[in-house]
Amino acid sequence: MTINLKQLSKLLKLSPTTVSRALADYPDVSAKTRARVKQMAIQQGYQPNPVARRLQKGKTETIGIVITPEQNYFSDTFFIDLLSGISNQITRAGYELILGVASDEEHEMQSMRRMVEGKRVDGMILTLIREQDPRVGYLLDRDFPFVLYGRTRETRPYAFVDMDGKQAFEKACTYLAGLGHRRIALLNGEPGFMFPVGCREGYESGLFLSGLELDPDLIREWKHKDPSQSSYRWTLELFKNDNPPTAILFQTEAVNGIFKGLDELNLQPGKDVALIGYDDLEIARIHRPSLSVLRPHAREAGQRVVNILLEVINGEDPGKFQEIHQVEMVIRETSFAPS
Amino acid sequence: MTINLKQLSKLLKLSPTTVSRALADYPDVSAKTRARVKQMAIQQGYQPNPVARRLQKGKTETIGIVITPEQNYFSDTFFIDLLSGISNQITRAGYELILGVASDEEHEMQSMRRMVEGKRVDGMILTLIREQDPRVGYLLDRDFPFVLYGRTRETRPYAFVDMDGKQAFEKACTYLAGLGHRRIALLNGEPGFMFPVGCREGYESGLFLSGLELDPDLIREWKHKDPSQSSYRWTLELFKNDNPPTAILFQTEAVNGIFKGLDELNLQPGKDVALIGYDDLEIARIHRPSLSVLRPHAREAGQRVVNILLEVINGEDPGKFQEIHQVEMVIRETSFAPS
DNA sequence: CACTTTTCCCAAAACGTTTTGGAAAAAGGA
DNA sequence: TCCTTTTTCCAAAACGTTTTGGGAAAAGTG
Repeated sequence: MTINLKQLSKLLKLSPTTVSRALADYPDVSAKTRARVKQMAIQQGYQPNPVARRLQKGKTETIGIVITPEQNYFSDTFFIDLLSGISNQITRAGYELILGVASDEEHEMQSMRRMVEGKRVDGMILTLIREQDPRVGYLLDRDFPFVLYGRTRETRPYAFVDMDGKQAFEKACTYLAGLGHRRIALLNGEPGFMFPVGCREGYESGLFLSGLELDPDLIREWKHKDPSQSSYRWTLELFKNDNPPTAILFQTEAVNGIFKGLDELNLQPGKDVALIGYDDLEIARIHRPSLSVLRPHAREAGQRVVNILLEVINGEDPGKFQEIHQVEMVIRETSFAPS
Repeated sequence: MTINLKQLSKLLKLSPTTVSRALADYPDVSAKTRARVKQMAIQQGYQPNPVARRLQKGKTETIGIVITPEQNYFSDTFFIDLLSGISNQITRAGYELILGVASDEEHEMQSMRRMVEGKRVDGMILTLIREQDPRVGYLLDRDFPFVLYGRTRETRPYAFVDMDGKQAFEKACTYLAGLGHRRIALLNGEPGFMFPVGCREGYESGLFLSGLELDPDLIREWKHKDPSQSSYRWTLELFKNDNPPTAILFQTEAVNGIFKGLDELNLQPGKDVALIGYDDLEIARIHRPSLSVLRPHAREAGQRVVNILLEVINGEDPGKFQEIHQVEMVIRETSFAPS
């Protein structure tokens, strides 16, 4: 049913060489035959066999990504938006996205090694980056193309696209302080991962810029495996304070636990406690009062990640590509001025 | 760095043929040389180039899946569990999973056609099946291997793995009736998709088995694009009834809207209204009172889908593979006996 | 020993492209 | 006209495997 190059060239009474070159717009085939070839190719529905092309070109035209279920990042639109941007751009380039799903950290590495050492991909995309991330060292060691969505602690240059968590949390913090909040808490993501580091920096810097003291009692960290439970417990904890917070900054993933905790304490979000979450998940829009959020543009970031990766695969210097994207602040109902 | 077959065979002073056959355990190579070859292969870290093998074998060793963001199925553990089972089994078979992300129905078809007609995959996995699903007709027409996670209206035989939504909802319904509920509502998924059809059948059959009348006023349908909003509105609607329900069956995706609606009506889940959701999402375990649910075993289903697809790719008759998996009922706090 | 069978190995072809390195034909220049 | 340049095409090689179809050596058989 599907025709191949040899058959097509026979049909055209031309050599496979010429047909191939005509389709690839080489200048050494006359405009007339090029047109004839292209027309016939369309008419016959010819598409070059990607496997054969890959073998000849020595490229897999494939990009790999490994996700983990613990990656509660999956929770809502955020990750699927990122993935959507990635997939889109990959398709546009004629590439393929292959997906690995790993149950834990070890398995994650294993899945990546299979892709890399098995010559199954030309480049890797990494997400949910840890402060010390063995994947990065591994890929740098063998000079294999990759791009991070996020950052890590690594002195050698590498390509990344990251959200400016620091600026986002700074912005949110100064905003709340500007409204009159003096006791602002941070319910941060799990230590070990890189993203919470920036969040904390932004939080501290926001306090400083607003002339507020840092109170370690107002900083807590929830766990990835169990965002809701741990954030629930920490919320209760926060309000045992003699001088409890009037506002909380956090990652929206943890919102269910916070709501539950506040409910139990008979505190109303947006009335007794101001809230700003990072990530504009569906729940943020749905909930009443609606949740003010920091909104990363995940789709755009995904597209950039791919474009950069393609350049790195093409031999460009990864160190040239280090992008930090701004995060939008969306003010809704949970960020109020205290009376 | 990575060695290929020719180099390996040179190292061993054997022909590439023999090395290839030794590694593939052909009987026409002596045990001694086979051992020698395998040892050297391991020592040198030899892995056959998958692209070359695919070309020769005429197989892509690749399976495709296309997801859509509207697929709120993504919401939580459910879809990632399914994907995890799929990915696992695919890796075990030495295959690859390629992922497409499509923004709408048209784009979804386009993404699939690219995979199929572009000879990029050996088989497709389909999820989120519609009652009339053009993808199924398309694949059947060109005799391309595929397996559905779900079912559709199609007379020609095809392979599928489906959850027994009917039995699940019947079970939940009779359970609630057994507790003494007489007014049981169904907040069902969007029409057009196949899954809600089974849910409704099970609901009706459950009512019948319990000797309850079917009241069309107690059936409502929420929208995929916006599960929370629409279910919120329908919840309010349901209780405008002169004779309001004391229990609701629904897909857990819609739970946020329901909670919100009940809250607004000053009705307590698990006290004034019994709830059983389909899908054991995180929120179901976290929420107080915890949500009784119907729990599909998505991971196992994903594994079965792949195993079946591999058989179909291998030429087995798809009609032989039609599996309906049982769904577990997990009783927690929201299913109570009315006073 | 002569013949047959079994064991063990390999050269060559094939998978479907793209690229390399010409070569024939046409056009241009004197 | 003859030589050079440009245009247009193509045969062959290459990518790295697996499979096909033997064939030589070793082992068995009488």
